[in-house]
Amino acid sequence: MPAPDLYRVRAKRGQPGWKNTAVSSDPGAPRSCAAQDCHSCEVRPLSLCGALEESELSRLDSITRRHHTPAGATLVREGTPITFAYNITEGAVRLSRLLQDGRRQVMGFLFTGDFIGLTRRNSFTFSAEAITATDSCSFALDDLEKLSDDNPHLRQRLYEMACGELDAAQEQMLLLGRKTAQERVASFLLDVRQRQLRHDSDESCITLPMTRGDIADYLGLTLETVSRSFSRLRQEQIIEVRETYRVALLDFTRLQALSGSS
Amino acid sequence: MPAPDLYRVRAKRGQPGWKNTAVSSDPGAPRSCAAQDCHSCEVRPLSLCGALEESELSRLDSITRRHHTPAGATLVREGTPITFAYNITEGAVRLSRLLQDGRRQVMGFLFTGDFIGLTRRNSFTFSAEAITATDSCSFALDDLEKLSDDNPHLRQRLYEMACGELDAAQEQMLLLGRKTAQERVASFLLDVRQRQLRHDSDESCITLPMTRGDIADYLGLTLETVSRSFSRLRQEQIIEVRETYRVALLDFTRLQALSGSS
DNA sequence: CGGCAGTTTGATCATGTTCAATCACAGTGG
DNA sequence: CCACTGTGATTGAACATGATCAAACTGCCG
Repeated sequence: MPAPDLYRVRAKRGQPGWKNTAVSSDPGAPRSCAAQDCHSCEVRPLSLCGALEESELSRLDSITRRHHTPAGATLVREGTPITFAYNITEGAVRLSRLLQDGRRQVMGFLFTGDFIGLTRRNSFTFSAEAITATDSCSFALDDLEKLSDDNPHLRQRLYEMACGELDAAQEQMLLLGRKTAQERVASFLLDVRQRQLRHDSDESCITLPMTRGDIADYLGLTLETVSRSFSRLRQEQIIEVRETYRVALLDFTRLQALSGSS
Repeated sequence: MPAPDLYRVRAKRGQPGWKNTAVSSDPGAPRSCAAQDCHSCEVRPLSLCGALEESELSRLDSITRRHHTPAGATLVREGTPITFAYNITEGAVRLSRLLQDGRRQVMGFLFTGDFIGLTRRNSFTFSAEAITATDSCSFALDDLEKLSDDNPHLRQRLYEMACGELDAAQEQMLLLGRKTAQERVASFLLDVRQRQLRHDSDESCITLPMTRGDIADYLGLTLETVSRSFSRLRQEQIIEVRETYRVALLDFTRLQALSGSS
């Protein structure tokens, strides 16, 4: 049984065609800067702040480093030891994992507020790459550990985040194991909408900063199949592809029916 | 686009062919008994005890109820409100989820020490059914919440369990999204071995209490494809099927190569 | 022995992959 | 201004993996 030639990644794009963000000059490692020095990115790690008293926030600030990662650059690389956790404060990130022969599984997409570091492993099992220009906060795991030893609410918050991720992962297992291509794409669109409703106002129009190939590797399909599914949904007036990266959900009810979810 | 007729569950077995346990008379709801009354099942919820001081163990005992569930019976039913968490102390349990048309995804198999209840949802998204006769402990979520408010180590333990589950779920997403049938089966056998090494002594012989159909629904395949994969592995002298539910891993190296994992 | 539940094996079929050509759009330079 | 290029998206045709349909087999229990 030789390893099959399926799903081979055909083109590694450093810079996806996402143009309405200021394009950075060097897509290298994330630029880091001490919290007190960084005037361009002052957003706090929202998903952790909620768990802390006002008096503890300064302590969180003191262990926080802020980063800016240009589109296409890598935040963390698969296989490297985990010393920091990350919190995305702005932008879109792709978590992906490679098989030796190049097959890729995208484990998820992160947006504002999402967290990297909920794991028991001591090396990253996935790479995290910026899809758009991304701002993030990082914390040394040791520091975060000490802080959450003193703050039950922070530990509680981390626990809740892990459980939430677990719920999402199980939803994805159902999708990958038992849904058809059409159902996967419909579920994906509804899921993205659900997540963007939290932050954005626009009811029916969603933003897809990732490429069709990224979506395919997330849904366990090929980019051709994803494209064909989009086309079918377009033909049936269920969605409208305004720009490649902007999709309007016209017929919400039928989309839900197509998604196969209860 | 009518829902396709793929993957339809053909036979719902109440009682899988697992005979070397005492067969219970009534495969109904789990029989529960207060901790102090139950002489037949005195095992403690191992995965939680480790996090508690000796002095707190009695408090854990006081909120613990013990259950015995005969093979084929249901511990928790998909869609019911979550009021209890469960810890398996003996036996094997299948977590599964249904799509409206009967397609089934098995989310995982639980053995001694495994835990149910790491979720943020307030209804179960899956059913838990006993594959073999099963002993379990349950705790009211309120009680567990109170107990872990006072015990940082318990909350830490719950967090670690959630992160561990998350790592496993991501591994499964890679399997379901990008591995071939042969790779899925090989990965599954290696995974079961890994888990059974913790408790059992036998190095190379693993126990598969679940049916081929269960395995298929766990791996996103059909039972026929699973059976064919087993047959191929047998022909190539990589495994030996001693009984249907007992498999020896003869050529560990080649099995690992076939699993596609790095 | 027959019946039942689960497994194995074979033949045919379909979904989604692979290979390949074309399209769309933006950036670049003559 | 317009060819030229590059990246990603779309569409078509042929193909393959795994699903479906069907039959035979195994072990167990009454």
